[in-house]
Amino acid sequence: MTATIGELTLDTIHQMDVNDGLKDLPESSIDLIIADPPYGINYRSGSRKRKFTTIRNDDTIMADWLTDAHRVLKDGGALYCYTRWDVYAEWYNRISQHFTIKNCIIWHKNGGGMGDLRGAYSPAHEFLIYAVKGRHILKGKRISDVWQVPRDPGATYVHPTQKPVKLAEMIIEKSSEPVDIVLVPFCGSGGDCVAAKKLGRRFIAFDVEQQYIDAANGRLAEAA
Amino acid sequence: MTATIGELTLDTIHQMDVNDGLKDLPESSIDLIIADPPYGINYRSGSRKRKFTTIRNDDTIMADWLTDAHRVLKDGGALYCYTRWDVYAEWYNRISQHFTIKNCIIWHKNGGGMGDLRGAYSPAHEFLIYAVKGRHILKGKRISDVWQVPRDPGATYVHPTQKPVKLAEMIIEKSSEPVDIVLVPFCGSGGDCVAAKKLGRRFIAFDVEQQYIDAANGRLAEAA
DNA sequence: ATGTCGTTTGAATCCCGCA
DNA sequence: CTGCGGGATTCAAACGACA
Repeated sequence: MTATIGELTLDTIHQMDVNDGLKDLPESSIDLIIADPPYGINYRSGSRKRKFTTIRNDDTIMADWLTDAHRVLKDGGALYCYTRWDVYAEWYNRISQHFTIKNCIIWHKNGGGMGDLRGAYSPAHEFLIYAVKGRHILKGKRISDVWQVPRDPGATYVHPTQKPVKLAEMIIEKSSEPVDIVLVPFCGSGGDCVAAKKLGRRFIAFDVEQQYIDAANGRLAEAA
Repeated sequence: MTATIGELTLDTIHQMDVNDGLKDLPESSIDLIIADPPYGINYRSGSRKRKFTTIRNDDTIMADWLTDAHRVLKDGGALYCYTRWDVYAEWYNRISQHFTIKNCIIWHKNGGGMGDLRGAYSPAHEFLIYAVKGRHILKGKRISDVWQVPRDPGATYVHPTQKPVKLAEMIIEKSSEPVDIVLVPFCGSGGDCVAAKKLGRRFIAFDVEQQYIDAANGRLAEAA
């Protein structure tokens, strides 16, 4: 027998658009949401050998899902949403329409990025907006809002904007308990699901691209 | 003989409102601007022993000065403006109306802050928006957009929101050359002026509070 | 120099009383 | 009931004193 919420099986990556997927989830059924949406900047992997195609739905800020995300999240639950300094203003405004934003966590990654080599500083961070519905208490001892976590080695990337599993582990440990249900609206490389599995949480994930779902399922199988 | 630009003497902290002060400066007369405006958050110095009064003009986002700041800055000059994650969206939008924003630098400070001790992460960073007029080239070797610099020890504070001189030194070295003129619209503790003086730049600074001007002049004299 | 322990502090936020 | 204002509070990192 497989556990489900609404119509959807748990611990599964569903090949669905977020907006459709969220419609199938009941109100207040989710403990934690970890979202790594398309940043809305038409991202193209900058590496020489164009390993990936352009990300779908990445030309405009896509934030409709936030309404349903708020609905399905339990009172006292948390939302973590990755973003970047140049689109932060948009995301900040949209998220704060539904949630209470508590922190902007800095993911301080090692190494540098490319970009304008002479007229800009080397990009070494991304943002992680931490927001809550009602009152959410963080577990364990108090930690700072700057997280130094190295990137995954480039060769191991299965997705162009892959985040380290370590980040997802930190989020899950601070903001959920075992057996809690973690919603992953944009599954991508599946790192959030891997972390949930490792830490004994259940998850429900969505992605539209079958190739990434396959890659993520591969990583989940390895983590078993 | 004292050097001046417009009606104002150089290497001096003028007891003036920024908007009035900037009116006295000619177009394209400034090489670099370092701004630490009131964030618009009604900050009350949170320490036990209320050493400082509240900050003037901190009840609203005050951004009129940006228009004149753009006018007085040379083409190819840079603006650095401190802000914080919860008002960043406002400042980002206003600055980008006049300048091209190139980076959001993270000042990663040591220690933590107070705040919501159980429901939020410990605040350990502030933002520094780096923006340009035209094409600005950073000097020296490429560095990252995360700057780890310890705070000044609290006991040495002469202003409630004092920034380390080290930060100003980094800004000045990356974005100006000797003898260049640095504009400091909100002088505060005078750290930016001290850095300019140490590095052989000239400066022109404004502040409305005579007590902070006196304190800043004290620090300048020490740095001599 | 290295280690332990006690003290201090932070661009807070919560929460209560009062208007 | 909402809005404002001031006091109380809390933790980990940094610092200083001392062994």
